[in-house]
Amino acid sequence: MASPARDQKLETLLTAAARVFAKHGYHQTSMRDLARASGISLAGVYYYVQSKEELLYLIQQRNFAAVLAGMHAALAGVTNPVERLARFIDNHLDYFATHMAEMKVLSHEAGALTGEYLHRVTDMKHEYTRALMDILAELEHTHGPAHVNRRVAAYSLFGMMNWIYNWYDPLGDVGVELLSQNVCRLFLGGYVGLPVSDAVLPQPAAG
Amino acid sequence: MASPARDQKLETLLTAAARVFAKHGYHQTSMRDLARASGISLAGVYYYVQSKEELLYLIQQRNFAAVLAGMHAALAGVTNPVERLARFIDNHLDYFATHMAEMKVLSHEAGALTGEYLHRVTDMKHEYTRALMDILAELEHTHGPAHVNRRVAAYSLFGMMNWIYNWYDPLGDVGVELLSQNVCRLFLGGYVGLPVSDAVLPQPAAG
DNA sequence: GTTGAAACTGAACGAGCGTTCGAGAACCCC
DNA sequence: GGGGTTCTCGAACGCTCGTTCAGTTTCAAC
Repeated sequence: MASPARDQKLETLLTAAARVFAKHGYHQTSMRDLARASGISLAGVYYYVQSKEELLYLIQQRNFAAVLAGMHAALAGVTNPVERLARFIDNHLDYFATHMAEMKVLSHEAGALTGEYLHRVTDMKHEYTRALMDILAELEHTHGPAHVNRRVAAYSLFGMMNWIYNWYDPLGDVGVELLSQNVCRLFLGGYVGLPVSDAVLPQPAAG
Repeated sequence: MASPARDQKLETLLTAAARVFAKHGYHQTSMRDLARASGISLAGVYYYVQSKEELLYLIQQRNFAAVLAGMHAALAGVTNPVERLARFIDNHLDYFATHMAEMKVLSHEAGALTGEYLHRVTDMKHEYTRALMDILAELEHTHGPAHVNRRVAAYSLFGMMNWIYNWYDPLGDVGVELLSQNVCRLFLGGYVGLPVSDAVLPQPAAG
């Protein structure tokens, strides 16, 4: 039921689907479009996936799980709150920049899931938000009171990071390292008034 | 062809449509849904509007025009770059918070327009982006070199501000003034390292 | 009370949608 | 090479979609 060959073909399907969803939107995309894009017949798609919504769920679930795993790896053993935040941001933006289509689908089609699918993805989002809020709390503890409401700060940071699918081109003249460094400075400078030197930022792709 | 009565009924239709679009998404919403929500028959909707896409365009165009007009009014006569930026942010968030449904449609359904409709809205966005970039340039001139790439900074700010439809509740315990002040501090602190005191921020609803 | 434009509507059209089904093709182990 | 599982697909089903159209109602002006 779950052979390696099957897994690989499902992966191909998910990648193609993410690309089309990202370009035209989930509801605008038909199963016939996905069949064409993945080289499988329309009915064949249903051998790998139970429904269109499950396809969307799998894209969101797998990529969010990867972001979460990357975050845990990047934070492991790091105790300095500033560096923890820098690694959190770096992991997020790095994954985003290397999986633009999938992450656009995750950010933009959040409201398209329903029922149990929605529930599971929402749970992951809560875990992720909680992780950031905890880092912010540590940060306040070591660097004095914040200049800004913690919740506003957290969602502002998510806004900065998740909005990039609207403008960022990974192949353009702004590299991922610069982007990550800039977002980190922007946030830290405003949140705890920290003038961030290069030294404090993590080595690129540290996790 | 354009009586006051007709104008008012169109306004009602647009308001109802924005509410439904914001809740369920543009493509997910049928013209039958809109007819039901606005109390007009399905065919009657087409007396006021040529197509579903024109309906979306009118919502986006009218509200973006209002944001632009508010911005010009808020900036008129203000020369201090810090205050200009503060007023820019305040105008944006104030309008967003008081027109959540319309602004969610503007932010989230940007990719649903095509052809000439898309072109016109895109032009307005360019004008708006240009206005922010100009303020940032002034800011660098008066407050020294920026800590962050200007383009990254501009889109990060838009990200912070436009993401709020994903989490912000205008009726919750975070008021618009606090939100606006917080975003302003967050951005200015990181962009030019300015510890923003309350005094420098504009009076609420100054424009 | 008649007229004509404006406002509105029930019913239908053709097209495309997500999904299903039965049957055939390909593959592997004996 | 026979048998069973895995994989693939053309064709169709029922449904909903955006839009149209011929017609009716509303109503102010004469």
